[in-house]
Amino acid sequence: MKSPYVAVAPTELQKSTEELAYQLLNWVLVNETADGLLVGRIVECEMYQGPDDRGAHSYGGKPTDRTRVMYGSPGYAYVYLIYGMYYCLNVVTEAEGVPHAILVRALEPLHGLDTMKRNRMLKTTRNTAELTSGPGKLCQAFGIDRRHYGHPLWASPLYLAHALTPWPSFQVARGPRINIAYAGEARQYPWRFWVYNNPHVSKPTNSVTTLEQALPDPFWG
DNA sequence: ATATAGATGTACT
DNA sequence: GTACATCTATATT
Repeated sequence: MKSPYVAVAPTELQKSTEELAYQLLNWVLVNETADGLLVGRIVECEMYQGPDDRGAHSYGGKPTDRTRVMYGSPGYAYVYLIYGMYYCLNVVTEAEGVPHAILVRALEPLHGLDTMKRNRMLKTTRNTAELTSGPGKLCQAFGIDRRHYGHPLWASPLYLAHALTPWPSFQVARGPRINIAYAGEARQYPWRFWVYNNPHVSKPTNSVTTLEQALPDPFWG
């Protein structure tokens, strides 16, 4: 499948978890499927930093069948099943042995909206803002499931890529992560990042800890 | 607008 | 057995 998008280089995925979380908001997610090219701008993500982060699946530091990929090299997909029905996509970060990852929580759909709608099978048809405004929604829209577990996210068919042109300047909001009530102190860490005022964010009204101007993607010079 | 229940498979954080 | 990095359908302000 032909795609005008330039996949990121593996070396671009070797930044620290925090740097990469910021960087993701400059990038897009691409899936080259049999039903066409699916593309969305990443507008929301959360970082999980085991083994000390009580919110992380890697809390405690003991690899399991599910979490093993988090302990490997950066840039691979950690995909897991949640509530028996939905998948969530993470980008593994940091060197081997450091089980960090970034959960991709929302996208702004750019190409392949018709396929996304079909994949989502909504009874009540609503606006496109609901196509990929959540970690389970975006995986369903993009056809991401356990087959993508361990997939290198710089390679076809599923990869991170640079935008075709730089985004207009935007602000990055940071705040507490969603739905980790069990995580004790860690629940308040401002480890959620999103494009401020973007309509495709999953929980736009959640509290903002900091707001700052986005750094441009170094890719554009 | 907000609130609630229910679906469903896997890990036990 | 229980909790889960979720979402939808239905019901009520």
